[in-house]
Amino acid sequence: MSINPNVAVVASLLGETSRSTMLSSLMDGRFHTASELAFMSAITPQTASFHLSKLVEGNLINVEKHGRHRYYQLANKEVAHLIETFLAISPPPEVRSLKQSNQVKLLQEARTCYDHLAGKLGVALTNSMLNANYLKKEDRVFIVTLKGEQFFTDFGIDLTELKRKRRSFSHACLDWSERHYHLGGALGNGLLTHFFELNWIVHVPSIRAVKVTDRGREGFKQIFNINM
Amino acid sequence: MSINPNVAVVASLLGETSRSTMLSSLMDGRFHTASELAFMSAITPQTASFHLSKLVEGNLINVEKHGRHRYYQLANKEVAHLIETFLAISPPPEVRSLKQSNQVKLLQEARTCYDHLAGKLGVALTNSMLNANYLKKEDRVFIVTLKGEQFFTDFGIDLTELKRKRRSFSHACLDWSERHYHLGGALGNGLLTHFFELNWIVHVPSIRAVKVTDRGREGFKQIFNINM
DNA sequence: TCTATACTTCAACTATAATCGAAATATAAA
DNA sequence: TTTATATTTCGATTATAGTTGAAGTATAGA
Repeated sequence: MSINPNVAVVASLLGETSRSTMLSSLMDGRFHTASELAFMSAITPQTASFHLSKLVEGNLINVEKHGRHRYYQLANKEVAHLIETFLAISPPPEVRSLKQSNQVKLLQEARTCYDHLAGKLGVALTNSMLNANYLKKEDRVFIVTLKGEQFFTDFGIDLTELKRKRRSFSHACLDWSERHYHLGGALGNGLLTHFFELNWIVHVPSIRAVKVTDRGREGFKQIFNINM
Repeated sequence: MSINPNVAVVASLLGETSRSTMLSSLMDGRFHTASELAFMSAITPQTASFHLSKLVEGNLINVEKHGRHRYYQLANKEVAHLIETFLAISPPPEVRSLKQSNQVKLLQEARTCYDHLAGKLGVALTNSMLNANYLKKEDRVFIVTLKGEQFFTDFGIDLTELKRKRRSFSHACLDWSERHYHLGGALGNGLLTHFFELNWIVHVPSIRAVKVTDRGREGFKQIFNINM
């Protein structure tokens, strides 16, 4: 006689290692095919198919058919937020192989969290903008100061455009590896997109880590006073 | 080879109906004994004991021994936040009995969410304070205006005392029944406590609903312009 | 048309988690 | 000390979810 909305239904979808690994893989905000997801969670395509259909049925992910491929994506940012909440509370994974420990290091260094920047780089960037008085932290959001408005505009980011989007503008997202807040929301996404455009960062294949390019190293130093 | 902190470990604890029911019951922020929790989730004491020890081991709840009773409590507000995030995303429960549907109605009307007010009353209260310009919503937090500071002080709430507490001061908490934000954090807790002190609301036994007293009906009308 | 690839469906197997009766422990009260 | 209550531990049962091999469907390309 559960009185509450059925928490267990959704939680049991996340409570299985293969499925949670797939969802974590989708946290980079990009599309992935069924076979990619099967490989990442080390199960056969049959098993992946079984799990993916459960996740679709539970409205945690979406599918798009393109030819013989099926592209999967997180259903919405509520789901991403739910998973990130978990990451902040869950025990760290046991490290088994050298490769894995390197991947963990890469992810800790810099990664995407749904659609904005996280990891050491994400936190350093956020702190840098706080120090420079571009942002002010107010509980669970960051407020853009007057100085900040000038800065973002100069840096090539259209704030009015971002504010029009029907989503959180600048919320503080808790970082599971750094245990610090970093900038999320439309503004966080705007910055991430701009860093890709400027070629300051590139994707690391198969995991959601990003790598800082030489140009990026220079840029982050000059504009944000961050030494990589 | 999961690279991320192990989401599945925590999620699988929540992914079982008896356990999630217990955790939902603990969302009223109060202590409950093992037998109470067993009764609420309609399982035998043996089974409850089994589940509770798993939840303690997983750091989702705490125990305190007092005589032959064991008092359980949510471990921290991160756990409460996680569960509320779930409630916002999970499908609504199937209604089976008249009693249950009445309980759902009571919960929708007014309930505690961890340690602050939620449900229709919680949302109405928050909206009232927004309309009166005591609060201003900024993304995921509420900011207390100058007018608001005056109001809260006059109403008998010590803001400086609340701000000293090492917790979020006034975050916006998404309401699963109303699908609207209501006031949480230390300020939300301060208000709830004060309503109890003023005898405006009383606990409804065995569920986390609260009932508005006659005095409360008058008070909410006069001070917050809310008709119950 | 034929072949390779991406993915799903079906059926069978296996492992494991939830459940509860019975018995044990621990405390409170009489 | 005895009795009642709260809770845990143990052992056995049952149900179910995850897994994969085999076979089928759908699409792309030669």
